[in-house]
Amino acid sequence: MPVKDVIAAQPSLAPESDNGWDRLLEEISHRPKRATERKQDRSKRTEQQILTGALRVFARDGISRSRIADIAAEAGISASTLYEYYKSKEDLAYDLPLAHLAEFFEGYHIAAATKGTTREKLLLYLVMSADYAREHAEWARLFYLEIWPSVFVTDTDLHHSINDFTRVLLFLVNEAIEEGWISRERNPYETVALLTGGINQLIITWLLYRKPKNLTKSGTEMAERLISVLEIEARAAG
Amino acid sequence: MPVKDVIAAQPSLAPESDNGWDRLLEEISHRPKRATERKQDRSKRTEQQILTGALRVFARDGISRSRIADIAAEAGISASTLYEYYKSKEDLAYDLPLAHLAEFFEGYHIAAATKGTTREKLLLYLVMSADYAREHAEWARLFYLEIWPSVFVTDTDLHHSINDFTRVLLFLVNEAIEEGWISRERNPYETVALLTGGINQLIITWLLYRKPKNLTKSGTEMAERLISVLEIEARAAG
DNA sequence: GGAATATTTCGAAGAAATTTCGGTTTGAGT
DNA sequence: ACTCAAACCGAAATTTCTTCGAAATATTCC
Repeated sequence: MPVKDVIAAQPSLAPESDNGWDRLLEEISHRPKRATERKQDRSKRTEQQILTGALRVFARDGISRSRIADIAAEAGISASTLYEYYKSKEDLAYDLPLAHLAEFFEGYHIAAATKGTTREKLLLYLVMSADYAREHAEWARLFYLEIWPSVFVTDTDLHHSINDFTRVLLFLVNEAIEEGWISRERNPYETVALLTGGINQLIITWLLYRKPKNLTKSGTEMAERLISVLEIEARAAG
Repeated sequence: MPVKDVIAAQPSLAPESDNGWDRLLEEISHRPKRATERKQDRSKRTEQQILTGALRVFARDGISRSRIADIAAEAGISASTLYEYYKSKEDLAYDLPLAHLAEFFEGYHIAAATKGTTREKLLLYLVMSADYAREHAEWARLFYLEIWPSVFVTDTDLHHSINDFTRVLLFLVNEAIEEGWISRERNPYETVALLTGGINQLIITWLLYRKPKNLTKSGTEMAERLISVLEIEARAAG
């Protein structure tokens, strides 16, 4: 497993670990987006219009109820033209989140650079996840409610990006264990599940019911609580 | 309240709080399943065969890729007959989890009766959730990966049953707050999100990757950890 | 600038799946 | 055995997805 190697490759001397961190973030914010590049400018515009329209329609109707014709209309093209860009509706749906994920990772990479400690980085990650969902609600609806849990995402580019989301957390959790403020007794994967689960559940509830009203505030609260709870746990155990 | 009293208490003589508990569990394990009752025996058998076949096909192919024809074939009937039972594929998919959910709640109701403390009840609930998913993996695949997160479950019978899942947790969390071992400082809904999220994330990961290998064991570990962490938090705060 | 070439677009036809409909079969009650 | 509603099915209609060949638009090269 690449993550373990990256993490293992650092004794007590510092620079190596930052290197691993940067390489991880670098890698995940630059996953190749599409195999085929569009040649003409008009085509690039069309591609963008498809993505925008599709996001709109998917978020409104859900993937399975959405009709290609509606998406095409929203993008101002004919349905058959859409097939020049994506080989099926499913293909389009699974490609859609990639750009946003990359954007999120990139934004996080920059923001995290100002944070010195692992704890701050972890907190930022959780808080930014919730906040990104709030800022891009249509995308989040598609991503958290339809795509993330989907069985069929395995063996796609998207699958890697979703795993990246976990990899970052795992990196930070392992570092925290190293630093001694997350319990060594606990399986790191379990800790990651706890963190991811807590934040995601909050996001999902917000997407479905717009409750809690202020997702940024609740996300921050939840994130701080999760981390502090892990700290207390480690102290109680150690 | 003393553990002995609770254990000794019979349902008919139960104190006020147990009454609320029993009524809640009673209510949620007896939500009306279908509006229309089938008249003939053969029809009841057919209905059962449709449900079994649909579960099989949905779990294998996912809802959107599943074909009515396949489900009908699996049930040994023609596609058009299926429409005598369900008005659409979606309708069928949303009806499917109901019976299992009721079964789970019923099983939990019985098992919880042997548990005296709120803490034990809560632990049991989380553990049983994970274990029920393991025992009914096809159902769980459909429920956790496709239906629960779906935007379109709102305004359906299923929606109530899903909410019930949270209501039980909320009841127990509030009781725990009353008893003083979950922090009063924290929003109960947030605590519920933390608990649900942690367990669900574990279940989802298992459904997708069969990791952790032993879901019962990991579920128990996670459940114990979640609860103990909340206890420590409350002690640290109080 | 204009012919040659490549890319992009679209309407119409083809495929695939869902859903409806009319009529036949089956079974419960008498 | 007869009656009638319930259950069932094949065929057709409908809806939506997808393919294809030709037309339109952009780019390249002389």
